[in-house]
Amino acid sequence: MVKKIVVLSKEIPAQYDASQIEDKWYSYWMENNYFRSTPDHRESFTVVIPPPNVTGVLHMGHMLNNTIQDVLIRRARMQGYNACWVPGTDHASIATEAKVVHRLREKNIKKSDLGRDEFLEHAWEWTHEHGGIILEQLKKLGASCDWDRTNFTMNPEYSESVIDVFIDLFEKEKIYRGARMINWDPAAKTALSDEEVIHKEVNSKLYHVTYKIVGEDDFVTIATTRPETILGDTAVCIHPEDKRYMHLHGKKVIVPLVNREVPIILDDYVDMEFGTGCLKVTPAHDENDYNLGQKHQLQTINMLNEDGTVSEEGELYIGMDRFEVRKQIAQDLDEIGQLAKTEDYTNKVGFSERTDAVIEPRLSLQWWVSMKELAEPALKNVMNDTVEFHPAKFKNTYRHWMENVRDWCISRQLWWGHRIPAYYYGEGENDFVVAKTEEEALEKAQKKSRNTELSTSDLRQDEDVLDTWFSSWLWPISVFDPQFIKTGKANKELAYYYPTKDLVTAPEIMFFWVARMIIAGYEYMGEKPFDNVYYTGIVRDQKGRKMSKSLGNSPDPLKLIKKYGADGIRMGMLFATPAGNDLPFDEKLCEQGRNFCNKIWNAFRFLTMNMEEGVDYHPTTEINPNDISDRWMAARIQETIAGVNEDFDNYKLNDALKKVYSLIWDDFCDWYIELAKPIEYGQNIPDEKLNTALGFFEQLMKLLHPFMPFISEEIYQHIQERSTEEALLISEWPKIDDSKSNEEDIKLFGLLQDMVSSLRNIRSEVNVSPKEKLDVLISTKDPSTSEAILLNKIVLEKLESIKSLKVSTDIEKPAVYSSSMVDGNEIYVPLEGLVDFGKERERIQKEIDRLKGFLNGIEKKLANKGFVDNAPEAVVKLEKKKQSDTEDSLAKLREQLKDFEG
RNA sequence: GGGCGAUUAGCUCAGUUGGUUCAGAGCACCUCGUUUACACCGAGGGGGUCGGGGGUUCGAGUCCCUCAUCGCCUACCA
Repeated sequence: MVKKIVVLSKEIPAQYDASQIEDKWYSYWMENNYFRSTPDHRESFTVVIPPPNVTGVLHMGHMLNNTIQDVLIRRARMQGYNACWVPGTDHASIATEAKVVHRLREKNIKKSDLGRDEFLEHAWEWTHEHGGIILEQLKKLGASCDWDRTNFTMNPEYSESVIDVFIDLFEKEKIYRGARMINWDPAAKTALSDEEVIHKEVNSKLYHVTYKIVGEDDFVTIATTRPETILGDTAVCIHPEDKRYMHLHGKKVIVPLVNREVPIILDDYVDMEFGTGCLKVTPAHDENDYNLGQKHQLQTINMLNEDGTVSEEGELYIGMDRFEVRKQIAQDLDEIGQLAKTEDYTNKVGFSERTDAVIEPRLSLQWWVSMKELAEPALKNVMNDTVEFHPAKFKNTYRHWMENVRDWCISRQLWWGHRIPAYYYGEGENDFVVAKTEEEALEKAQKKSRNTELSTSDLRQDEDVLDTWFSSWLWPISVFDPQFIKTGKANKELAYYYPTKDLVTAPEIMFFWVARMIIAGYEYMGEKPFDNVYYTGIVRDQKGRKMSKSLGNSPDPLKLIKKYGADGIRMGMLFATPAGNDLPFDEKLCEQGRNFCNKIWNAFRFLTMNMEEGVDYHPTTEINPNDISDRWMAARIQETIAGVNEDFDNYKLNDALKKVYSLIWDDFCDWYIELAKPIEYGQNIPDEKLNTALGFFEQLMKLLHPFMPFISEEIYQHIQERSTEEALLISEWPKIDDSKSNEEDIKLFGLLQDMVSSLRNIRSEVNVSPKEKLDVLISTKDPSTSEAILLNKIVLEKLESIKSLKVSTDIEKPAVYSSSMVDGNEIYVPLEGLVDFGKERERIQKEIDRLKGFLNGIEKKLANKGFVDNAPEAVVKLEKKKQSDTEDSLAKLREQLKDFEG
């Protein structure tokens, strides 16, 4: 146990030193195991972290995302839930492998020089070296994860569950192996899923190429954006009803340069309106062409190598890069007179999400998950809000995708990842088995091939690994029970923590991850993986660009923390981002957060400065029933608790924070503390009042804690002596106490506040120094208001420097005065020699004009038969009251105006 | 090409089923200010015909249509 260093003294520094205090409390929380969760009798509240790349470093997106998770989990913990936040990292197949390859290249080692095992050794080395740095960084942010549960998608147990799922789905015939057109990344030399391809609009050219008709002196013109694929052409296609080309039916054309004779085929797939209405067909390098090829039984020429250079099959330009060939072939076509024209053209081109290489559609044998059936429950249960999306607008995007879901390509031609548990024993398309171990595989292979002679040396395991998301879709299950897929029986942990409560993630990975977790949840648990999904926005710089490493426009989070404190940054980020909205990041936000820390700190410091030696102070919820400011503050706190709870229910964290911010800064600091100050200089706040103030402060710190955990804990620990185990982090979230709610007091205090503001306004307009004492006369609209003001006149006297105060319904106006109207009550301040009649007239006239306009609107409404007949009675009644109130005020103002005309 | 969403003060955003002073908040801005915490502060103040146009209604920031601009998703127009 850590000894808490908490000393109440007048030596507290005026500036709050965040970094020292934050480290202190984080260690304290850790050493007391306050983040640890184990199943017990309480209701669980589980959050699983979206696992960052194991070798990644913290960026602003993580900061935002994890702050939100921490806010949710901290509040839940205080509410008495068994809060469990599971941290961990993702092996991020492509990204990590790319980094390792890059690192090896720096040492002049090529991946291909190393064997698989040796390469993996390097990858693991890298992982152990850099792995988890990001998690350490999260601690600086205050993340209250149960670190004992730190997981990794390539841990042995976790990996086993991934393989188990593969085998299970294969056996259910939900996974199949097949040749299909896939997205090929020539930089990473691997297949990608559709989601890993980003379509971008690019300026390119549309080349019009002529193909000679065999045996005739005629030709057809074909438009293409990828002339290099001419090398792979095996047909030309026209619409069967295209009148322009009727004469070509059944003929052949010669592919330019390679001089191959290919047929002209007919298919209504062709759009007669586009280009020349004539299409070249390259079955190996375009999905549609592939379909045409299948349909018309065309030859397939695979004219590209893995790295995007032209293959032997291409015949020409062998070994040249596809983009070089594009330029060259255009030139060569031109030379032989077969390039009719070139025009500028914008089209969308697919880029690899990871390497940014231009994707080539390529025919290849890959592993697939058939998605249609699996997706059904996942679609239904989001649409019916069993899984709630915040904000709900993302349901639309989700539905659109899920309704058009396509099969998921899960094999990657990489080494870093979960190796596909398929074993080949022959050359035939179906000469393979899927099994967890080699022994099992052998057994299955012998059976399937009916060849008992087969030995393990005849088996070759598939070289490919699985898509990273094929492992992370199990995250909410496998972090608790990696055996579950195999046993089908949930252990105590999984049974207790699943389904999790909230998932906090970016909309960008809605399909990569969120949708697939929901799919896996229903497929394996028969239940949703989480109740709510909170979508964060993207953190952008001031030019609106996404913050990214490559642009170098992202501030270093750790430096920010050092400069503004984790609390400051948390507050700054949360303040500006409702769920689903992007965060236009600006250091100003952090400044605001830091300033808020300082404000809180100084408010607290001020209270301690009022403490006397030898007196025991205890925060109390007792209030002085005769003290309007006590009653008001207590009521405002109640109001805020209710509001904050509601905001949390609606996942409006920024609104909740704003309410707490305003309660602390505006209500508590600007009004409550100001009123608590004794009138006479040199005196301290009375002990009882101080205890009440401390009691309020404690409540405020509880409300603040989820958002700004460090400073709130620091003050909580200072506010009174605490036992070693006592911590704000595990204290009870404020409960609503109806006996303290009081709308009347809030209204009355509001009136007094408005009066104080009015007096200050008068001072400011007339230029009277705050030091100068004023005579104040208040003509109230009714006796009960007079009574209430007189009873609580201390508020006015303390906050405004007042010489004398008269309050009554029947006030004799002074000869010369400045005035103000507050809720139908008139305030007069006699200011002999100071009042500028012209200005005063102007002011009153302006107010009269405003009210006249207002009244005019009301009268119009009330004169409208349609309104009086149709509007609800209450609305009409209110309108009438507004009318009479406004008329009263106007009468008073007109009278005042007369006073200044004389 | 199709779909979804947005457009409110200089900036970031609230604004619940149309109806209380509904045109708001924070930041920024302007003026004044060192009064028992805090200038990382206090007091006061200015600022928007709610993207344009039309419509429904007694009444529209709120509902409908249309146009414009922006964003996101999606698609087999070479």
